Amino acid sequence: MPYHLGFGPLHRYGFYKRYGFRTTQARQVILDVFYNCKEHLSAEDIYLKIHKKYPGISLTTVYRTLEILNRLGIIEKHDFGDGRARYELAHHLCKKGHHHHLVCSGCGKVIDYDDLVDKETDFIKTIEEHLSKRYRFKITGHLVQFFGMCPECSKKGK
Amino acid sequence: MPYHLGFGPLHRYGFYKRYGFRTTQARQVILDVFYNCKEHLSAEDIYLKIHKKYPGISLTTVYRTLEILNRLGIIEKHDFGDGRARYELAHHLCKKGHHHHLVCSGCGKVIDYDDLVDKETDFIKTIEEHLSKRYRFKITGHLVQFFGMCPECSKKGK
DNA sequence: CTTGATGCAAATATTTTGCAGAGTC
DNA sequence: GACTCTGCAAAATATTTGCATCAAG
Repeated sequence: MPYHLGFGPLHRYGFYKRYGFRTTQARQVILDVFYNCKEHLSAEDIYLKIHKKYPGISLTTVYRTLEILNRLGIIEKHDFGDGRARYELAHHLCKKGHHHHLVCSGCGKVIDYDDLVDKETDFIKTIEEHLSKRYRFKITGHLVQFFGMCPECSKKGK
Repeated sequence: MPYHLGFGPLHRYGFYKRYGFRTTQARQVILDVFYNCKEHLSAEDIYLKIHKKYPGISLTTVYRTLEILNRLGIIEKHDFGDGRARYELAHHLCKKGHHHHLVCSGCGKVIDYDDLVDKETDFIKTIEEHLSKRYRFKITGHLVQFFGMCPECSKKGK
């Protein structure tokens, strides 16, 4: 089977067509950023990352694409309290696997921790089951963040 | 002991002076709102709530007061994903006690749940201890939210 | 009377939208 | 060729700031 028809990175764009969106260059490039980056990116981060190579892609398009990817569950939108939304590949697509966030209030640094995954998974499952029964919610997601001061910021007494 | 000198609601304003802020009418009124309200209020909500009775208090002052109260740990700032910050009395001052949030993605409704408190507290404590050791963070807080669709929105297929 | 608090207007910052032209299928 | 996607400019929204004035201590 020719390489370009095989399974691999190329297939990631299939999401767009499958849900009735057209597969444009901008949308491919933006999705690639997520597959090639482990950080939590804001809309502007993404715009700046691709702007040198693709000056034709505007910030507006970045926002519109992020909206689509978020609604399709391909990326997750986070708020770390710095006034701008940040995005990363959804955990089911992400090599990093399921993790939560530890945010430094001093410098804004975010650590993806996946320690005690079993305990976390168990906790989430138990609570989700309980809440969905008790309040008859169809639970679609959760957010667990811890925040505090990283060693560097603690020293500086920020 | 005369009532007005006894322990009670009057003492809540002591926070301001104790931390070097002046106790102004605006600051008293805004803090009262939190003691008299169980909802999660945005800056504008608060402004509108007090505006009829105190038309002299501006939205700017509301923002500035919220900043102070938040930094003193008297109120907690939350983001429920609707683009504006929302505030409520900190859990140690709040009759409602420690609770987390269940947010409906359809209509934005927020349920304060305090079911399974013991399990939650235990979970938080374990993770906090682990993270503070492993990453040498001084943990100051956490955020646990579940989101999904409430029964009404599920029906409407929003 | 000194210093901090406030209102107003204007600035910022992020995200959204209208519309005409370009690109995908 | 139909209909979607895009860039640009402008709007919308939330929050912050400069500054002259006012008020608490």
